[in-house]
Amino acid sequence: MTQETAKPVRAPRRAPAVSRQAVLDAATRLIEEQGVAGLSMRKLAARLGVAVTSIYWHVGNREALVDELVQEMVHGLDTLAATGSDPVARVLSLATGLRRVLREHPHLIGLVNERGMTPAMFLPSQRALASEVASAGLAGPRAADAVRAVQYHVIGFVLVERHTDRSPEQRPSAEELWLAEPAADAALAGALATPVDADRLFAVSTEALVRALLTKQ
Amino acid sequence: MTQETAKPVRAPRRAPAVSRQAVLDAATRLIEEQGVAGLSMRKLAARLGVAVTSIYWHVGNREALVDELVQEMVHGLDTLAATGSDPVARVLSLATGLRRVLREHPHLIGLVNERGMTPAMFLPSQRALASEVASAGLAGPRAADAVRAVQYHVIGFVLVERHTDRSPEQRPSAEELWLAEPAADAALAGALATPVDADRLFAVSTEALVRALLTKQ
DNA sequence: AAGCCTTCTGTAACACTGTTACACCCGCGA
DNA sequence: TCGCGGGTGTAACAGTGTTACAGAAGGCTT
Repeated sequence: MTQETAKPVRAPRRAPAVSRQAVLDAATRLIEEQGVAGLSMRKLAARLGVAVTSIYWHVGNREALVDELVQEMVHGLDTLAATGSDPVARVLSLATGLRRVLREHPHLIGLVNERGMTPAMFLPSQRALASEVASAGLAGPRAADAVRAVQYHVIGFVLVERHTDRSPEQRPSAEELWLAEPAADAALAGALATPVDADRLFAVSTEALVRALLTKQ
Repeated sequence: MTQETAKPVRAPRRAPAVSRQAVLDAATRLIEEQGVAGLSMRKLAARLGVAVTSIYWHVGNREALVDELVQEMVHGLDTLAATGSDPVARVLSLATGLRRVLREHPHLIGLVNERGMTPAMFLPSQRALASEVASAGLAGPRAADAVRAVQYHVIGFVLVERHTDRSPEQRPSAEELWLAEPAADAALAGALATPVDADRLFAVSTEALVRALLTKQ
């Protein structure tokens, strides 16, 4: 299929018009510009000034192409490390680090999840999380729950905010709806009529979750 | 466009081959069977024994069709009510109710989020959540944070588990990877090598989050 | 030198998608 | 009887992923 199956490393006969990496890079750019739906093999070929079949020769097919991009992103999560003094702070640092990396690839994060690669993606950080959770005094199933709860919370949060961010105009925005009807607690209604501050909400909710998980019992 | 614009209610000249509702129902069935990607206008027309243009006449276009389905689901969330005695239990009942309804429409939940309709979808339950949070003693921005944190947590959890469930074979499953390398805490590693019990994980993480949010300070 | 083999690219097609311009039927009101 | 308008059908357009097939061009063996 691809040129990786060549057993003896031999100099290329002719200067290739495109390389596998060039295709991946162009695909990444295309996705960043137009979203995943905007990634078409023909557009990719046109942008590289090459016929469609060349793309197929280099990366197999569209599915494999996207898989490759996903893999690249997953490997970007390998370097996460905890910082801070107490376990809660260290787990929080991991969580915010995860969110930061995930938000750098807003288009790919959904793909990772759709491909069921969430566990694989989280494995490196899962080790780090497990280590911190263990040093916080948790063990066995309870510790595993804590690790997974943090993982689900972080990626779930990013999945939600990914689309909440970029919704240009909500049909009836939650803000309007809260202001339209009088509620019992005016202060609460006013607060809920405010646009979501994702950074703060993530900090608040994650800290609450982590603190509760680590100090439970 | 559609037949809804007929001002005087007049008996149909001829018995229509399909109705708008029949199209919506068939689309729902098609999506449940083959996923959102399996919903094509031609398949829909063929299943109804009708030409493609009839579908367009009744529902406009594919986007509008899906929007309609999403709206139907959103309205399914109107009837959620809290049960239980203390605020924590009542909020948890809302959260589990939300998750239950969302899981009944696994294919649509992603669409709702992609369309940026998550706020609108959650508005009814948001009122209920706000009421419970207020009666727990929280007010103003802090209460709003609690409400939104629960929302993000629930929908994020469902978004994650939606695809974690049905991944047939993970490339390297997290289970294998944990068993392959020896870890510091054998019990933790063993627990993490176990498949995720989503129901239990949801209960544990949500209770931890809610309890922390409601008793903060 | 001749031929082959591998790598890489291009042409052209297939089946599929959403969408629409257009013609047609047919029952009701005038 | 005529027209109108709701509802349907035919056929096309452009776009998609994918592939069978035909080349080109350099290194290898004979």
